[in-house]
Amino acid sequence: MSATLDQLKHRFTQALVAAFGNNYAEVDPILVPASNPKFGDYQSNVALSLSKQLKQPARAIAEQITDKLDVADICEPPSIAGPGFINLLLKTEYLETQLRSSQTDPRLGIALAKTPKQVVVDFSSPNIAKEMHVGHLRSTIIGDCIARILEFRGHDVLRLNHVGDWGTQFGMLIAYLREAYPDALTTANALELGDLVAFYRKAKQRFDEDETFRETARQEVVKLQAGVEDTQKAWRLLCEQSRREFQVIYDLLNVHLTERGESFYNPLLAAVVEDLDRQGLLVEDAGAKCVFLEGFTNKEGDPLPLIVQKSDSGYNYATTDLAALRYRIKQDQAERLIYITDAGQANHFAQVFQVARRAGWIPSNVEIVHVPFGLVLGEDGKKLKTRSGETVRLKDLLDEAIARSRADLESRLKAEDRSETEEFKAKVSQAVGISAVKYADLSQNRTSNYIFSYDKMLALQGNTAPYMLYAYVRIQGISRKGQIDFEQLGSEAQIFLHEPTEFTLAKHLLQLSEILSGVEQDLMPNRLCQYLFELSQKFNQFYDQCPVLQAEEPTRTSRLLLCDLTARTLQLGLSLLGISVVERM
RNA sequence: GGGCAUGUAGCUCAGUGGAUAGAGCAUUAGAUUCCGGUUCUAAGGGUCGGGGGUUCGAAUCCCUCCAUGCUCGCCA
Repeated sequence: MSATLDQLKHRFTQALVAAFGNNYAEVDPILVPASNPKFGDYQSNVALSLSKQLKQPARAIAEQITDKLDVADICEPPSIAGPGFINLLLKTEYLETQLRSSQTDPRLGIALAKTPKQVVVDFSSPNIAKEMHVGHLRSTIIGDCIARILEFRGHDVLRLNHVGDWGTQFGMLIAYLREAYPDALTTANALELGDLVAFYRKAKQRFDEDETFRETARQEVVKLQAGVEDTQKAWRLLCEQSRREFQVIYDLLNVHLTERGESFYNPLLAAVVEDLDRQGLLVEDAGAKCVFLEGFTNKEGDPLPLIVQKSDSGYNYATTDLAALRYRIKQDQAERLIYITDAGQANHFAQVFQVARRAGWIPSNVEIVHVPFGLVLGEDGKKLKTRSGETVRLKDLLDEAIARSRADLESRLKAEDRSETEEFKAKVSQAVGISAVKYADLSQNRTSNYIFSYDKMLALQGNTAPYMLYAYVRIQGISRKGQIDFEQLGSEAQIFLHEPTEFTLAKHLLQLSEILSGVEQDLMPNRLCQYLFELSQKFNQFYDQCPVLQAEEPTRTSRLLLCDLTARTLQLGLSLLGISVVERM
């Protein structure tokens, strides 16, 4: 259906040229979906914008355009409305043909990108030896969704987990590991550290209270960076333990990532500093090696530095990010680099990107973009915390969603006097609980903070995952009840549109393609959520108004085709959000 | 103090130059011999934070002020 919009734009361009000459070949026809269904399906606002330039009333311009406009195969005759809008209504036969061709296509008519790109999506990125907490939720969910959409469009996506597996805190952790688990380095068995957070806390405590320990920790950092085997082994143990814990959550969320931690770039850091020096960008200030930034100032109004080598000669995260950026462009051949982190890091990325740009490391064909998102707030409007005021562990948060979803399911089963197997209950409550969390996050404009509420996200009515899952389940209910195999409806079966709710549903079904190319560009998953919610609503309206199984042929088959296309569109759309459907719930 | 973001219905939020600003929740009033009513229909509810400006046209772009949040040289 983006084909439709593209076609119509092309026709408008031809009409503009025919009416006003070749100078108008590059004028944007300003063709957009109609602002109100009563105006039709699409509208062009180009006549209003040309009014001044052509020194003619907009309506007169609109008439000259429609005189030359040839869209008879797609639309009813265009009409001119108001001050000069050109309104287009799609022909019924055109809609019917388009629907049928989507319905027979496994990709539902969604084209692959014309020029597939090499894309890196950097997301999730927890820190080794710390637990994943609510702060990692959004990056993981949004990143996975964006990666899925780009993959579906045919791009080659590298999903990178830039884990925090390097840095000064490891000195402290390794020193404490030696102290508390002296056997760990000599026995072959996997180490059971237990609660890594408690481990981290104890290590920090030792570090804070004991000068000797601090010195040992510093030595361990040096040994780690120098590649001393014994220390490296301790480091690997810590990483493996963390990895196992992360994996539990990734499995639960069904998110796949390629781990490439900060340590990976360690051998490349020195070259970053050297190259910056060679290009004359490097300045030494108070013992630290910096690049002074344009457009960033401190309280006195002096330029702010980006420090790439500390006064103790260590490197920091800016250096790592610069090295990673170079590696992703040069070695990974990335043409689009996407960083999914909280909005608080906007400055940092703007600074790193500026330095990379000034160093000439970003070729003109490479797009590099920070995709920021806001905080997760509690229902009190403040940063989400547990009752005791601690950060919420991601595992706990997800388990709670599943538990609540299960309680809800069981009370419904009881009320309806249904009985289901334990397997069914476990599967459905997990699917619904996780979907609810993901959808609640993705459905909001990511740039703002959002308020986390189990009650709202798990509600069966409203803009929630359960509402959409239910719409899908209803369609499967039709298939079960009528013993219909949607795949066996026959190749010569046709769709006929008659009822208003059929038209509304049909037109919406054909808009997925436009939505997806929008999200591919602006990386705003909430637009896809909005689309799917409206689809569910429009299906429910159709379902309310139009009997399916009891309809006469050929209407019955036509409606079954609409149901099938709706179900598959929901399934596809939800899968791009990282949400799987259930057949019953 | 500087930078960035946010401010739209009672609440949670869509809407990044077009026609009368839209949803959901909540509230109120309706609909069901029928495919899962976990649904559908309708109503009330708005100085789009305030004020200027640009434009044929502004919630949207610019300026300014106010409020909130995040952030500001050796953590990531």
